[in-house]
Amino acid sequence: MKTEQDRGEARCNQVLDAAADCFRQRGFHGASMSELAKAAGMSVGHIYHYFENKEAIIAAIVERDVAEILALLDSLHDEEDILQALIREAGNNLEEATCGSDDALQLEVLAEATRNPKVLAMVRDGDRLARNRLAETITKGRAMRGLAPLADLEARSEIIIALFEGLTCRNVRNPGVPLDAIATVLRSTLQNLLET
Amino acid sequence: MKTEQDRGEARCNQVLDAAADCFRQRGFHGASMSELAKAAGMSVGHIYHYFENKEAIIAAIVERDVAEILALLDSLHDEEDILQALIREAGNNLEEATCGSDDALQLEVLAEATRNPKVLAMVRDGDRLARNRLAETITKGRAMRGLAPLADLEARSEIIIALFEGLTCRNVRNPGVPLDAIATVLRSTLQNLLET
Amino acid sequence: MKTEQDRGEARCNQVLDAAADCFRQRGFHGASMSELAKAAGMSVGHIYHYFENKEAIIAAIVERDVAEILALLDSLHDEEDILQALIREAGNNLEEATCGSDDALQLEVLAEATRNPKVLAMVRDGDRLARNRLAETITKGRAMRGLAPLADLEARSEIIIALFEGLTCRNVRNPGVPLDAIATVLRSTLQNLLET
Amino acid sequence: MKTEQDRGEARCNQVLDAAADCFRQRGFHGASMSELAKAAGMSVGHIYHYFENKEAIIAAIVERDVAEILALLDSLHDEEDILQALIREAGNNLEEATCGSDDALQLEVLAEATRNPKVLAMVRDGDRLARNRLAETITKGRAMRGLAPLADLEARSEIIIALFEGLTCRNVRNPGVPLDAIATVLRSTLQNLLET
DNA sequence: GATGAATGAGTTTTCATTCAT
DNA sequence: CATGAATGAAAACTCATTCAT
Repeated sequence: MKTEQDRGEARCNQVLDAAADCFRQRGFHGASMSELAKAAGMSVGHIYHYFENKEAIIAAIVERDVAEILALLDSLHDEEDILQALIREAGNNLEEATCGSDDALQLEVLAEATRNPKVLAMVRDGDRLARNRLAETITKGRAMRGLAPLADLEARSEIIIALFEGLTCRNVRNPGVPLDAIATVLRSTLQNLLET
Repeated sequence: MKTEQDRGEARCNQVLDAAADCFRQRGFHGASMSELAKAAGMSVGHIYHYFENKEAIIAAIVERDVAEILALLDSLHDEEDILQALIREAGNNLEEATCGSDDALQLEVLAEATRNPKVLAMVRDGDRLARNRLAETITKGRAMRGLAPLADLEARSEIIIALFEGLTCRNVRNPGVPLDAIATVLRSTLQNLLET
Repeated sequence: MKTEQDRGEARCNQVLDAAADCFRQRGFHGASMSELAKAAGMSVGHIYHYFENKEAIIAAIVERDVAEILALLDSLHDEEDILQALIREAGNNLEEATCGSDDALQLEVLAEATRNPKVLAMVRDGDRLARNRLAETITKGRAMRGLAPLADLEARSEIIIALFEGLTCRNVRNPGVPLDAIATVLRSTLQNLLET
Repeated sequence: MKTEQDRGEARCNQVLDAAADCFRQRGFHGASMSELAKAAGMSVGHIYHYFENKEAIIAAIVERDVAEILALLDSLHDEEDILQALIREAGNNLEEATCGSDDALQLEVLAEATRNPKVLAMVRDGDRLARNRLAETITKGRAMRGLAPLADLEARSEIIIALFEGLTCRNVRNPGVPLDAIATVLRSTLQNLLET
C-alpha cells in the first residue's frame, strides 16, 4: 500500500520533471501533451490519471517553482554572512539563460501569471511568503552585525528582490556578462541596501 | 503614390496596434490570427498582404517593443537631471501590471526570446543599443555635474537596467506597492550607482 | 451578395443533410465529426464555420425534424377528409424503420431529449405547436361534417398523437405488419376518436 | 458452491442496476465504463469478469428491459378486469419521463435497436413474445365476459401496444398531462378495441 | 476474485495559412 | 486592395479494454 502510493507519487514527479523540461524549452502553450507524454515515458492518456488537465500540470509546475524560490531563501536564512550569500546567489544565476535554464521557466511563469488568474494567485501567494522571509533574514543578518532594525525594511526588500529578478531578465537580454565585472557593483549596491 | 505608401504603412500599424493588444491580453501563442484580424478591423487574409506569417507579426511587435525602450532612453538623454528622470520612469511603471499592460508584453517578449532565436537576436541587438545609450547618458549626466568618468560604467549600467527590469517583474508578483514607499530607497540606490 | 448568402445557406444545408444521414445511421453520439465532414463533402474544420459545435448541429437537426412534423400537420389541415388523411399518413410510416429511416431519427431525437435540456425544450415547444394544430384541424374537420365541438378535444388529440408515435415505435419492434391488416382497426379507432 | 454462484449473480445484478441507472441518465454511449464502475461500487477491470465488453452490458440491460415488459404483461394476464388493468398501467407511466425514468431507457433501447442488429433481434424477439401474450390475455378476458374470439386479434393487439408505446413518447414531448383528463378517452378507446 | 495503472486510437475542436473571387 | 471560404494538421482530452499484481 505504502509502496503503491509512493509509486504514484513517483509517477507524478516523473510527469512534472518531464513537463518542466518541455515547458522550459517550448513554453506552456508550445509544449503539447504528447510531447509531455513522450518526455515522461508514458502514454498521453495516463497523464490524465495524475492531472486533471494541462492547466493542472502548469499549476503544479508553478507551485514547484515557487517552492524552489522559498527553499533558496530558507537556505539563505541560515547563512553566516547574508550579504555574501546573496551576492553568491546572484552570481549563480549569471550563466547562459536561454531555453534549458530555470530563468526560462521563471519568465514563462511570470508571463503566464499575466493572463491566468490561477497562476497569478499562486505567484502572488508565493511571493508574499518569499518577501516576508527575506525581510526576516535581513533583520536577522543585521542583528548579527549589531545593526538597528530598519524602518523601511519592506521597501529595501522589494528593491533587493527586484535586483534579483532583474538579473534573471538580464541573463536573457545580455548573457555572459562576467560575474566579477558586476560583482563589485552588486556588492556595493547590496551593502548600501543592507548595511546602512 | 506617396499617399498610397502612407496608407499601406497606416494599415500595417493598424495591424500592429491590434496585435500588441491581443498579444498583451492572450500571449503570442494564445492570440489567434482571426482575433488579430477582428481587432485590426480587417480580414484574416488581408493581414497576409502585410505580414508573411504570424511570426513576422511577432517579430514586428518585438521590434516595436525594443524601439519603445530605446525611445525612452533617448528621452532620458536630454533630461536635465538624469537621476530624477530615472526614478520618475521607474514610478511610471509601478501600476497594476496584468494582462492589459506593457509589462505583460515585455515579459511575453522575454519568454519568447528564450525559445525563438530570431526574437532572441532582436532582443539582444536592441539591448546592446539600449545599454550603450544608457552608458552615454550616464557619462553625460556625470559630466554635467563635474563628476569623473566611471571605470566600471558597463557594470553599473547593467545593474541599473536590472533594477528597472526587476521592477517590471515585481509589478506582477507584488503590484500596488506605493511608489513613495520605495522611491526613497530607489533614489538612494540609484544615487549610489550614478553619483559616487 | 445575394448569391453568396445563398451559397452559405446551401452549404449549411449540405451539412445538415449529411448530418441527418449520419445521425440516422449511427446516432447523435455514434457519428463523428469526420464522418459528417466526409458525408458533407467538406473538411472537418470548415463545418465549424457554419456551426459552433456538434451540439449546434444536433439542435439544427432537431429543429428540422420538428418543422417536418409541423409541415405534415399543416398539410393535413387542408385535406378534404381528415380521418382518411390521418390513416393514410399512419400507413406511410408503416415500412421498415431501421437505420436509414426517419423513424430512427425521431427515436434518436426523443432519446436525446431525455438528457439534453436544450433538445428537450425544442421538442416540447414543437410539440405544443403540433398538438394545437392538430386540435384545430380536428375541430375544422368536425365542423365540415356538421359535428359539435369536442369538450375533451385535448385529450383526444393526445391519444391520437400517441397512436401515431406508437406506430413509429412499433415499426422498430414489429416491422412489416401489413397495413391493410391494421388499417381497419386503425380506422375504427380513429373514427371512434374523431367522429363521435 | 451454491453461495458462490449466488454471489456472482448478485455482483452481476449490482453491475446491471448501476448500468441501468447510468444508461438512463446518460445514454448507452454517453455513460463510460468508469462511471458504471463507480456506480456499481467496483473496479473497472472487475466488471470485465462479468461482462465481456460494454456491448454485453447493453445487451443484458436490453434483455432486462424486455423481460420487464413481459412480466408486466404476465401480471395483466391474471387480472380480473383486463381493460381496467390496462388503463391503470397506462396511467402508471404518465409521470415526468425525463432522464431518470424508465421511459428514458425504453427510448434509448429503441434508438439503439435502430442501429445495433444484436439489440434489434432481442427487441423483436421480446416483442413477439409480448404481443402473443397480450393476444392470449385479450382472448381470455373476452372469454371471461362471454365475448366471441376476435378475427382481427393481431391487429387490435398491435394498436393497443402502439397506444402504450406512444404514451411513453408523449411523456417526453408533453409530460404532466393529467391522467384523469385522458383516462376517459383512453378507456373508451380501449373499450372499442377490446369489447366490441 | 479484485484492483486500477496503463495504453493508444479516437473524439471534438482550433488555427495558421491559402486562394478564388 | 480586400474578403472569407476552405483546408488539414495538430491540439487537448476521453475511453473501452488489458493485464500485472
